Amino acid sequence: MSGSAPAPIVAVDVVIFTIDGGRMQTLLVQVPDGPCAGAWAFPGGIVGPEESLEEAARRELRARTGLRGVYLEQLRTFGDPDRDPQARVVSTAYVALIAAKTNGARRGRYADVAWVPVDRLPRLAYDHKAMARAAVERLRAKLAYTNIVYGLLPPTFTLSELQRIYEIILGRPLDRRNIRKKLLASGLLCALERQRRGAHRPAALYRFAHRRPVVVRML
Amino acid sequence: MSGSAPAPIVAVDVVIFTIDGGRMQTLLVQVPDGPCAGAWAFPGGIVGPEESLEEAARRELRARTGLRGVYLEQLRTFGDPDRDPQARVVSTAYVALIAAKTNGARRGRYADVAWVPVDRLPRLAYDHKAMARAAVERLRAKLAYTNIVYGLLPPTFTLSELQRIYEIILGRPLDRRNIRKKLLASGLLCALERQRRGAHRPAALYRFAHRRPVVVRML
DNA sequence: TCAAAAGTGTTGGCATTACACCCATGA
DNA sequence: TCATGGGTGTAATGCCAACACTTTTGA
Repeated sequence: MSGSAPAPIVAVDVVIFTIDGGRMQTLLVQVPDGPCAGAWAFPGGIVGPEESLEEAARRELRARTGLRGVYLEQLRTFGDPDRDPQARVVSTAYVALIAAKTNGARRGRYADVAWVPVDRLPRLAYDHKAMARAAVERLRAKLAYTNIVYGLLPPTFTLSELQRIYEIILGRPLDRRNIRKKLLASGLLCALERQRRGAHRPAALYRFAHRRPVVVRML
Repeated sequence: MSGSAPAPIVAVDVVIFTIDGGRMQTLLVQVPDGPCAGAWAFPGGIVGPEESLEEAARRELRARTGLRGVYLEQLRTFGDPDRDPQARVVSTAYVALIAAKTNGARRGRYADVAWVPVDRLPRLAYDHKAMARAAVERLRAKLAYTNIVYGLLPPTFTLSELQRIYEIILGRPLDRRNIRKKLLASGLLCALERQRRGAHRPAALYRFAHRRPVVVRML
């Protein structure tokens, strides 16, 4: 059992997505030490002895954003022996979705923290480039057959805002009338009394009937 | 970093599916020792210091079945602190698909090894019940939008055999004409010259154009 | 000749797409 | 009043599901 080779370190990394400024953004941190010091990476940390993987991911998420009760799902586990030059680290990646403006990126133990558009990612440490690809793919795919967009939206929103989020993530325009029909027919939305007043005609506000993941054909 | 708590053990488990006797079957082993000794579980093992997770899963698969070059994909990682009563074990589960009759279940370090229909699973050790559920769900879902059935079929097969596999896994009958149209139109199959002669009218034999995972709408 | 599986096309319904005009508001 | 985004219905198309009879073989 306990041979001479050191036991692998078990860690989690969290790819946190938000939509802001018309773009998909992720939270990156600067690796504080080791051979990769200064490089950008997704925030992560070692899993505590009494903690589940998801708990560790939520802890890290909370440390970076101050948020709890956020949508979080396991992506996959990266465990190649040489993925971290410093030690054998097996890391389970999670994807988290948060609404724009709810976040104030917190440095904590990191030198710096930044929201970066996913189409402008810098060179990333470890195998985090592959992690980023996998996370974006997963998000795109799951938008089509689940209601997880709710994670990216504030409690109330207009149909146009919802449509815009789909368009940003999928990278293509959607027909307003068609998507409204589908969304309203899905039964997942509740119309509110209130309206959002902006520079132009006010828009009806909606909320999600439940903020829990459901598999439903959305697109 | 290295506190007093022992580092978690990093392991893999493999859920091996095959279709035989008109049923989905999985390979189970009897846990050799520890508090769960005698209970059934999916075969698994500790990840070696120089091994990737997938390599460890392939090694285990080969040790149990003698097979290599098999379809294998990561399912997810199970890491609850109390999932194994004996030690903290973080285990990444894999799903493997093999063709019937290509396997001779090998005991190795286990007391016993058996192919068991997935709808007749005994009580399983650890959190392997959840693992089984997740594996079956994944397989069902992925059949619809990828060509991974090839993993369950021998090199050549008839369209009826292919249809039968879909029916067994999905648990519902499929229309012969409709599925033939889709399969032949998909361009994934090559018709062979040979025919399979059985008790009745001979059937045309086919093979897959490539035995690599491709995302294609199949159902 | 009979039983059992292989093989083959057409049709109707449903879902998806494409598309254009009027409305309400703030500036 | 004008610019901007909000709100709405219909028609054409393509996709999918339902459906029955003939063929070939071994027994």
